[in-house]
Amino acid sequence: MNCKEIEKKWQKIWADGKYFEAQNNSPKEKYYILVEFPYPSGSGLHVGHVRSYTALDAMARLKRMQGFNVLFPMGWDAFGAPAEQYAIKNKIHPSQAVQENIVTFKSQIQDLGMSFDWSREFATTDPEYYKWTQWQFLQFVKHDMAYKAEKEINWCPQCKTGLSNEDAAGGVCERCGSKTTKKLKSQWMLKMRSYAESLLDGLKDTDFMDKIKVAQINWIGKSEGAEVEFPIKDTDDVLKVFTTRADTLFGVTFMVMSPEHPYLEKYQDRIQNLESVRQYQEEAKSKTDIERTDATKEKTGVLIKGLTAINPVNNQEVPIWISDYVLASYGTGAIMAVPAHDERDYAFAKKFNIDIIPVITDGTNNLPYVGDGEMINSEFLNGIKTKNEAIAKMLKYLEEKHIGHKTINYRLQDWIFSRQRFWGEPIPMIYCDDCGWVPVPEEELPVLLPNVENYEPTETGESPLANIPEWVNTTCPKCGKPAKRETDTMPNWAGSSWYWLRYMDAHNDKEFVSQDAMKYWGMVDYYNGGMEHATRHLLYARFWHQFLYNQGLVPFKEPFKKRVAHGMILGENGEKMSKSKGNVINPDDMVKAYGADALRVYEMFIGDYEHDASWSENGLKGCKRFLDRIERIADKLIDKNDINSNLEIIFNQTIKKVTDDILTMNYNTAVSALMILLNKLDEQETITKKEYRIILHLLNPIAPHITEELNEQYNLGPRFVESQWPTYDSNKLVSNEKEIGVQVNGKLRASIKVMTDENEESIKAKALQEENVQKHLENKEIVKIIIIPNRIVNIVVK
RNA sequence: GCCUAUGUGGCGGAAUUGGUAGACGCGCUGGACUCAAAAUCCAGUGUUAGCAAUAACGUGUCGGUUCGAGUCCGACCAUAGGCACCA
Repeated sequence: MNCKEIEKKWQKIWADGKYFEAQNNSPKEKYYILVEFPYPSGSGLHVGHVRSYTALDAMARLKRMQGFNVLFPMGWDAFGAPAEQYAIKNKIHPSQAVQENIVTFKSQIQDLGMSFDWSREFATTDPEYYKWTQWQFLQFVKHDMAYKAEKEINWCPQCKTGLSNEDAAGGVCERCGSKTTKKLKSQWMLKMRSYAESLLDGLKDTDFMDKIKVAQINWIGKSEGAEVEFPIKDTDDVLKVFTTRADTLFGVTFMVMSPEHPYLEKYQDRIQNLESVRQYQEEAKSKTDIERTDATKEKTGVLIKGLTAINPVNNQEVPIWISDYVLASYGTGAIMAVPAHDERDYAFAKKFNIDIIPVITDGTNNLPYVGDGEMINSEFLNGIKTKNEAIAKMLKYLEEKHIGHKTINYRLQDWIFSRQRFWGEPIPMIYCDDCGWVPVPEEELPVLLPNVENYEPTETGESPLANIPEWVNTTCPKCGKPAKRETDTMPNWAGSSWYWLRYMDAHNDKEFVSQDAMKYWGMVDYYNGGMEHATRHLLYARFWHQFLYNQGLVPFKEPFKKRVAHGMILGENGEKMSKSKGNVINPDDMVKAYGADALRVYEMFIGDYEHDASWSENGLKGCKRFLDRIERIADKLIDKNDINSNLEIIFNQTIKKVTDDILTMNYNTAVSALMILLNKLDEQETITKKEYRIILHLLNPIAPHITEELNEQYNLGPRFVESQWPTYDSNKLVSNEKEIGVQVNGKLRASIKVMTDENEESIKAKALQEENVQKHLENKEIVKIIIIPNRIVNIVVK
């Protein structure tokens, strides 16, 4: 069989017949299957894409045959740095490079026979799409969810751009890998932190994989504790601190402010050693996040002379230090230090010879950092035996005296939404000297990216757009005076924060999606993507969606019902595929050599879908062999249209197994079940048309071309794309005769054939008759005989 | 350090949720076809002993529960991923 020819043939039939175009407002039940849309990079499709696309494609094809109206769309996440880099180098507009890459990607995907609904295709870089991304940004502005802040941001000196905490995780630029530094810059921010609780809470409405939920929960980093106010001596101010251990307040022997704490400015006149404090601040600033947050490094700090705090529970004076182990971005940017019961405070106290007062004892001389013990040196807490009780009592005291209160902190930060890049959605805001920041009127959207020749970032770190006066200079929509456009663009995450909604109504030019379409399609039923997006993309998308929900713009709170993540495909040597390691497999080559169907079957058979798997060309050859045997077995075809009675059970079992396995993403065992069925058919002298059609039908979601072709060639029935998925008879899943094991004292000694409904006496007799069983019963006394119907017999002897 | 996974032949991986461990595929060995090779087909393939029947051992390690443990419980080891000076 000429794979290439028949693949092209069927791909054309499917496209011409519009078989995969989902209908809005269909009376059928809907099912929405989504795979993350790719960034169309210059290096083309990866075999990893083939794995996840095939998996969800098989599910989509099966669901359609079960009568669902399936939405299975595809598009392009096409803003991003690589296209911009390419543009800088080659002096062409990034949209041109993107366009070329999309053409390549699309044809590669189509060569694999994916059943995407191409009628809904779009790219995030299409003005018709980013118009609505901008419009939604304006909704954030309108509802006071966006603000501009002069903030110290993560700065990549290489890319000359600000980065979100997410993009600069670990103090390293995600894009280029260089060390990031800090820079003050006025940035658009989205108030994501205010959604922290809602994002946690919303997880209840989803069915994400556990590890994804856990990753999100960790990222949000909820921590319950108390805010306590320490008055600063001889001022009206208080130093606020956050603590989860209010029970240890009597053990406070010093306070620590982060180097960025505002009091260091406010009270600079009172600080007697201002010079050394300033010097310490400078040092902290020049350190990268990695250097600053290295928990193993020795503690550093400077005592602030002239500022003293007062412990509100016992009115004792407490010295204040400045140290970079306290982070400005978490809690209040200052802490109360209890060296007796906190390892970090302990290390600091030891280094600078500060008092250590134990307030919890476990009866030994050790200092318990966590866990319970009896309270000591703590006045009204003394004698309390558990931490929870002591915290509760202290909280009550703090609230009564108005010196503190219960509070919750989140690690999650607001979303830095500005990027100093060209190739992103322009932020639709205009700055007027008189009116301040004014949104671009909605009817003027989209704010288009201009056509220019130079995409170099500016030396000052402004976006390349700042170099284009005719674009920057405009008039204020409010007062009409000359004004300037915002030159920053949106982050790459913006376009992917609502794209699944657009698929529901991709060509709407009146609104971002019609309410009717959203009501019909509802939540995404199955959303597949990489584990690397378990926190960032998935949190941004859920935040964005929840915001739209709160404005009444979408009819449901959570966007995705189920989220699954595929494992990576590693090189043949078990390492991640990369050009430098020379272990990259190009899917095109594999399609050419073995056909699209063989590649699809192989990638489903390669192992557990969620786990990484190493590529093996021999494994692929094995799957090709399997398909060849499927084709060759037609030699045994006879013109009968029933199922041989001795095959009824295995056919029913296989229908059930393949159906269940594809819908629960156990593709490897679905393929193996089909291989078992084929082996069984191969043992037969002849096979009937019906039998042949069923095995082809079951294989069709995974290997769609060859199965359609053979079905047509042997005239077995209508096209699978027009057929109902086979069903099984649940009364015919087990045969009435079964072979079960016979154990003596738990060790297998024989096996016997029994009927499913055979009575225990008869089974017992059969078991005892076995020669090898008898041998092991010699000179032993039978204590009891355990019979588990259709499973096992175990004879217990002494 | 904390959290979450995972650990089964030479390899990728199965195992009806406590019931015949190693399905299926790869690889390997032997055979058939062929002048030969490829392709294909047949047989074998956890380890050790044995011609064999069979026996002992065997799911990271050590212990436990049970008639019976890959599966449950406890402790530990290893690998991968996430978080991490988060107060």
